[in-house]
Parts: sequence; C-alpha cells; structure tokens
Amino acid sequence: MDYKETLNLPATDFPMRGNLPQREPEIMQRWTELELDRKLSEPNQEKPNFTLHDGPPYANGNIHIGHALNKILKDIVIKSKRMQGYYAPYVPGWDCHGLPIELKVDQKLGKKKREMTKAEVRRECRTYAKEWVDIQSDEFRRLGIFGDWQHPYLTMTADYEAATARELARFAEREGLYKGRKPIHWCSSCVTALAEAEVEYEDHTSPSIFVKFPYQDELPAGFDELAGKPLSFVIWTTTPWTIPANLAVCLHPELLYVAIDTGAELLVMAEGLHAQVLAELNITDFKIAKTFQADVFDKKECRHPLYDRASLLVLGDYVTLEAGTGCVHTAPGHGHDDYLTGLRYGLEIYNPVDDYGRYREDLEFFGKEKVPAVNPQVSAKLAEVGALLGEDKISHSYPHCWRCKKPIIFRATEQWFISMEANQLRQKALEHINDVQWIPHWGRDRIYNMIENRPDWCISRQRSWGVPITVFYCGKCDEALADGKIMHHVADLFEETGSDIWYEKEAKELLPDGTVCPSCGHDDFRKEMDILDVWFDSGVSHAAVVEKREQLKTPADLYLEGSDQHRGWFHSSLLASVGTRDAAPYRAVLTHGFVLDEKGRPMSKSVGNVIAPEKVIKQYGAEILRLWVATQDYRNDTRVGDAILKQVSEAYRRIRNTARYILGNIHDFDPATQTVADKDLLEIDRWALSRLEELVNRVLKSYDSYDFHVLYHAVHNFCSVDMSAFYLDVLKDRLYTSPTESLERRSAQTAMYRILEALTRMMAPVLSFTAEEIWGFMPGEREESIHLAEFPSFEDSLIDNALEEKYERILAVRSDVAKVLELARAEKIIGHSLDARVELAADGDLADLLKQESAQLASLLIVSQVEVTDSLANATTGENLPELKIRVSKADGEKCSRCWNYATTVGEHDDHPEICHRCLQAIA
RNA sequence: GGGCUAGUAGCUCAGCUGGCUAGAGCACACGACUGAUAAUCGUGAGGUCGAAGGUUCAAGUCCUUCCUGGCCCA
Repeated sequence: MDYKETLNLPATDFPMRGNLPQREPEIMQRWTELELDRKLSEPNQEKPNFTLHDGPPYANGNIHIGHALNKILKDIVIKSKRMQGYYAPYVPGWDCHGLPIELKVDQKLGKKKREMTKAEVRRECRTYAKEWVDIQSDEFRRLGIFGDWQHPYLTMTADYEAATARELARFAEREGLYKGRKPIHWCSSCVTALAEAEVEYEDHTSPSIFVKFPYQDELPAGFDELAGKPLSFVIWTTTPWTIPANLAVCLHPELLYVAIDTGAELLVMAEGLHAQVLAELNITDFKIAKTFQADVFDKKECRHPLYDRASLLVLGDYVTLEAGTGCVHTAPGHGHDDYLTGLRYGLEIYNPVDDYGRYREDLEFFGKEKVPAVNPQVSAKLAEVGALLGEDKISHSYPHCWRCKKPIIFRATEQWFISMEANQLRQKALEHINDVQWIPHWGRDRIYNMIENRPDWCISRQRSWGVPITVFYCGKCDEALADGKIMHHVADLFEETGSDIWYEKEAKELLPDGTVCPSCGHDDFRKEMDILDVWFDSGVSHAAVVEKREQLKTPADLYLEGSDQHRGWFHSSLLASVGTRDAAPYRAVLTHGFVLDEKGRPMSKSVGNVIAPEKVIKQYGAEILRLWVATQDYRNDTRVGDAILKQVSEAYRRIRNTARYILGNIHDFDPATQTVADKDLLEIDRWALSRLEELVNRVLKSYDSYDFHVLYHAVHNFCSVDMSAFYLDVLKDRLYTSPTESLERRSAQTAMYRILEALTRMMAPVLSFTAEEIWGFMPGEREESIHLAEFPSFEDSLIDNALEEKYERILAVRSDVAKVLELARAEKIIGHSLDARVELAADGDLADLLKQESAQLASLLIVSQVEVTDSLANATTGENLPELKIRVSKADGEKCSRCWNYATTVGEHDDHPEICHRCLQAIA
C-alpha cells in the first residue's frame, strides 16, 4: 500500500520562484483595477494625518538608483504609517524650471531658436519637462510606489507659479527683497551671463604681474623699526585689467609675513613665499627687517597704485601659500572670494566693466578700452608709476564660454537678493532649526553651520525658463518697483494663465490701472527680465502644495531626502518658510546617504559603474530593489552591485519560501471555523507565537524609528532561524502524519496561519508586491488588498518569557545533539536524523528539564528515539552545555514507511506490516 | 583648505551608558535528505573591530593623531 496517500503533504499553487519581472506588472494591474492610488489619496478626516512632503526631483532624464532609493524609502514610510492607522497621502512632485532643461531645449531647437520669442521657447521647455514628468512617473510607479500620480504637483503649473510669485511678494512686503550686485561669469562676446554649468575650463596664457601697494597708514604698535623707508604690500595677479577695480589687499590672519629690506624700500609678503617671490623678481640683495603676523594690519590702508583712493588691508582664511605673495589683490566686483570679503568689510561691489567687456567711459587712463585686451596698457601704466615689480607670462586653467569658446570674465552685475539680516531671517532660521527633529541628529549641525555662514540669497538668474521676478522699472527714472501689492496682482494673473503672461503682455497690461512711479510720478514701466532661482521655486512648495491641498497637513511631519539637501531643498524651504511665516515648514527631516558602487566609489558614466534601476527591474524585479533598500543602513552611504543584489535575491528567496511552505500547509485550513483557542494550542505552537509577538514588537518599533534594516534582519532571521531551521522543520512530522482534523494538526495550522498573516502585513511596506501575492493565497476572509490592511497590533500577553527560556535551553541541547549526529553521519551510522536514537544524561537543572520534556524530545530533535538516563558512558560532552552527555546510535526497530520514524512496533500488525503503531491509529 | 560624516568576518548588519572566549544571516567548504526539491536540514572554516599612541583593573566601545572614503562648500 502507498501510505503517502494517507499523509497531509503541503500543497499550494503559490510559485516557488518569484518570477518578479513578469509578475510585478500583473500585480500592478490589479492595483489599478482596485483603484488603490485613488482610495489611499482620498481625503480622510477620521484618521490622524501623517504628511510626508515629497521633494521634487528634476524633470530631466531617466531616474537613477539614487531616485529609486529616495522614493522607495518614502514609500516604505508612507505605507508603514498607513498600516499603523494613519491617513498618509503621498503627493509626488517635480521641479520643472531651470537651466538644464533650457539648455536641452536650446540644443534641440538649434538655429530655430533665433526666430522664436521667449514665450515660444518657454512653451518648448514646458513640453519637454512634461515629457520627462510622464516618463519618471511611470518609472516610479513601476517601483511599486503608491501615490496620487494623477495629481502630482509641478513647479511649472499656473497655480504653482502663482504661489511662487506670491511668496516672492511676501518677501517684498517684509522688505526682505533688495537689489544688489554680485560677480558672475560673463561672456562679453555673447553678452550674456553664464551659469557654472556653461563654463568650460581650458589652458590659457595670461600675464603674471607683481604690483606694489604703498602703505599709507600709521604703523601698528611695535613696528617702529619699519619707519623711515617706503613700505609696500606686494600682490600678484594674472588679470591686470582688474587692478583698476582693486579696493583691498587680503592677508591671512594667522600666517607669518615678512618685511623685506631691499635697501631702498620695504616689501611685505608671506614668509613662506618670500624666497620664491624674490627669486622671480631677481632681488638678491635683501634682508628680512621683520617677521610678524598680519592680523595687526587689519583695516589699515594702502594707496591704490594708479588712483587717488585707498586700498584696504583685510583678512581672509582663503589666502594660501600655493602661489602668489600671500597678499591677495582684491576686487569685490571681479572675484568670488573678493566679493565675500567685500561684503564682510562693507566695500563697494565695484565694477567698471560694461556688458560688452569695455571699461566705462569715465575710468581714468583706460576709459572704453576692452578687457582683457587692455592688460599690456595696465602693466605699462603700473610700470610708469613705479608700481610694477615684475612681469611674466603664465599658462593656467581659465574659464571659457561653452558657446563661443572665448575666455570669459567675472564681473559684478545687478542681482536680486533675499537678505539674511532683514527681519532677522538668519537669526530666526537658526532658532527654528532647533524646533525640528533632525534624523540623524547631526543634520542639525550641518544645516546650522550653513545657515550661520551663508551670504544673502541671490535669487535672480539671467534666463527665461522659470518664474519671472515680478518687478517693474520706471521708464523715466529707472527706479525699481518691487511693491508687494502689485506683485500679488501679477500673481493673480499667473493663477489664471501661468507666468507665460509675463512674456506675452506689456508692462502696463500687467500693472494695476493707474500705477505711477512713487519716486518720479511717471506711469511708463518696463518689466524685469530676470527669473527666479529654481531653489526658490521648490523652496516654496510648503506654500504651493502642503498648505493648499486639503489632504496635506501643515507643517509637514516629514521631509525625506539625500543629505545633499541640507544645502538644497531643506535649506531653501527653511528660509522661504521662516522668511514669510516665522516657522519651519517641517517637523522632522530624515536624510539618507548616497548610493555608491560595490567598491564604494560614486557612480559615473566615465567609470562605467552605473547601475540603472531599469536594469535591476528587468533582471531581478523591483521587489529586489525595494528589499535592497531595506537591507541597507541608508543613513550612511549605501552600496549596490551585482554581488549585493544577488545576496538580496537569496534573502528574498528565503522569505518567499517560508511563506510558500506555510501556504502549502494551511491549504485545508479555515481560520473562521478551525482556529484552535490559545489555551488549547500545543506548547511549541505557543512558543512560536511568542516568538512572533517579539518580532512584531521589534518590527513595529523599527518602522517607528525608520530603522528599516533592523526590521529586515529581524524578519529574515525569524524566517531562517526560528521558522525554517527549527519550528517548521519540527512541525513536518506532526503536520504530515496527524489526522487532518486532529488537534495536533489544527494547532500547528493555527500558529502558522497567524504567523504568515502577521508576517505578510509586516513585510507589506517593503515587499509590496510579494505581500500582495501571498495575501491572495491566504485562506479566510480579508481585505481585497494587503495595502488596505493594517499592521498586527502588538499583544504583550502573547509573550511567554518562561516558555522562551525553556526553549532556549532545549535549542542549546538540540545544537549539541546536532554536532554528535553529524559525527554519527560521518561514520555512516545514520543518514537522516530520523535514523538515530539519542541517549542523553545531564546534571542539575538540565537533568530535570530533560526528564520533564522526554516525551517530546524526539520530536524536537527530529530523531526516532530519545532516552534520558542518569549517566552515560562513552558519551560526547556538549559544547554549549558541558553538563550534557550525548550518545547517538542507530534507532531501534524498523523504519515506518509512512512516517519514516523508526519504531519497534513496525511489523506488529498483520494488515499494515510496514507502519508503526502511531500511524496505524492515524489512518484508522 | 573648511563644515558634516563613515570605516566591526568576502557581503549586509548587531554589539545600549566601557566588563564574560566580538554576534547574526547570507556567501563559501563539506555532508545529509529527496514528503518545502531550480527547495530543505546539519557541520565547519572566516575578524590583530581602518592604523598608531593614550586613559583605565578592564576599550570595538572614551581621548589624541594619522590613513582611506562620502556629501556639501571653498
């Protein structure tokens, strides 16, 4: 007789292999049919609201693995919050304005662009951005990200642009907006400002000159020995044309300087550079008159070598000994450091160069001359007045225009700024930083230091694809009209048609009727043609999105982005919100690190180590990418590569197979009618549920603290160690051989059902596809999607510590026995563990435990017989438990052909000579 | 150069306020099973906790310096 027919073996259609690349789209189809995105986005007043506000990715290009990490993390947060009973809507957004898109469109249009109006070019940009929004939207959804994909926010829609303009108006109303000057890259040939991305660096030969700046102030105390001879500070520059704009000479506050006595005069330069400089200047006959620290010269005056004005001595940390003299020529209108130094010392941001690269007409000696062609004349003039110490040529890397390939210059231009000091913006922002929970905590220091030291926020860009700065200029007196009320009026116009109207209508059509210039009374205006920095666009999303959408709560509970956003979005959002609302836009900020390759290097096309999400999805499935996110401690940098993904797939397989095995064993279980009450459960089943409850506790806490990798390891270990290697293995005998309706079988099924049910719920935020798949195979009544269900609640009462301690000891015995079984296996005494008979002896407590548990030990050890005795000769001593003695031999009796246990009762019955007594009863 | 940050077995992670031979899973090697089978079970081998100093009865855990990475600035 074939006794296999009498067994209850696992049976399920749940496939062992995930086949994720094919199956995931099918599951997504089901989600679409269930309208999950809509159901989960619908406003809900009954549940507490949890608002995670999405930081908008830039709408250009396919998503990369960093986007995937970011969105999956957000999705895990959203789903876990929802499963904890919150209403947690997710409104995805995109950053649509800005230079990269404008440049791409430029490229696409080519020469055609010259015949197009700004408004037409902007329409092209809009179309381009929308295309990428749609592509990225599909890519994100393919990752299993849930959200209101039908109603995302885009920074280029009319309502958003109107909101942006309003926030700018608010700054204007509070007098936080002002016009100032700042040096930017400028191409005099193209007559245009250039962004950093449009600048190419190439080798270029420049003049190299040393110039004396005569000291004209009183000597500091203790410098008497320098009196009597002319004293000069020596600077070095490769841009003689900026000398006319010089306003200062910068020294390092801590480096040592020397005064060199050449006989006729005294020259000051850094101590660490003097030998080199004097050699270049061919000065051989000198002595060091004095060595000193330069800070005593702070704010003393030199005289400009050409003009009748002072050049201030100032201090700056950025002065180095790499080149030059350690005394740095400073023209605040022509250099970045110079500019910042100028701001610190209250110097004019002076720029005598016009849009075409010509000196202003009134500049003495060089009026109307073109820079940098004027260089030789400047040198000659310096020589003429005796200020030129030396002249040479140098080849170095120099910025060039990417379009016309000509060298560019750095020159101060008129720009719009948000003041960090007006309304104490800086001070308030720093205070509000402390109201926010920064995760990890060091995010606080990071952003604090940045806000503390940053200059005023330059918000203007000389471009067209963006929100216009809604300011007018008087056509007569050129006074800027940055009036809050008028700016709100323009914002109202944007609300209807978008900001394109700025480019389509005349100033007077945009202004309220009867507007006149407050300073001259004139009524003819022109529009500002600069646009806003895109960081301002995204920085006001709290106003444009969170405050406006009824599903969202303000301030948002969480912003979650990469740690680069301390400088980016967290930063601009904080300033935009504090500047207009005196409050931070977020309660908590969570950051993740960057995705590196397997060796820890940043990914780049040139290195060829880029891992595209698309490829991972094709090869492994989006689920593996999601699980990968959960394996990593994302607060630090994370790594990804083939080996790591393979490892994640293996972990996935383990979890999937655990679920499959349980499904196979509960296929005939009806939870509504066959559940065994807690008090009637077998002991080991209660143990399993106790372990489960500890897992539930751990997992819920991990979701709460966003420690997803902790929960991943906990779940994986539970599946591998508690379930697969012990509980489910031990259960096999009972499940397969016990009568279908027996308490033994139903008790095991009750436990397994509850375990899988809880496990599935807990994994759903991470393994969103697989959890749904399992959910569909579970017996019993349930929500139509796992994503409409909630987490299991933690029941402290289900944890039985005494029981767990007992099983911990039994597991230690089991581990020691396994080692001895392995020895017996090596000696060919046994093959399968059921071939074995185990004798045990122990001292003290352990002896009591073994005797007490002797009846179920064979089952727990998965051997045919266990005998507990008081002492054992020729036995092996336990490694975990030195008080334990173990002896293994071939089991007594014959192997039962039904349950495969050895028993002396096999052969006792004439009708069923091949099976044991226990099986005989089971099939009776 | 500055701000922030990381460095524990091949990989992913534990290791709380310093205290038992530094743990887990995976991968690897070897073996078992063939009633979880493109699965499952067992055993084993892997770490001078980035390096060097120091504090302490005691340091992966505290301090100093250095090395190698990452992000953001310059």
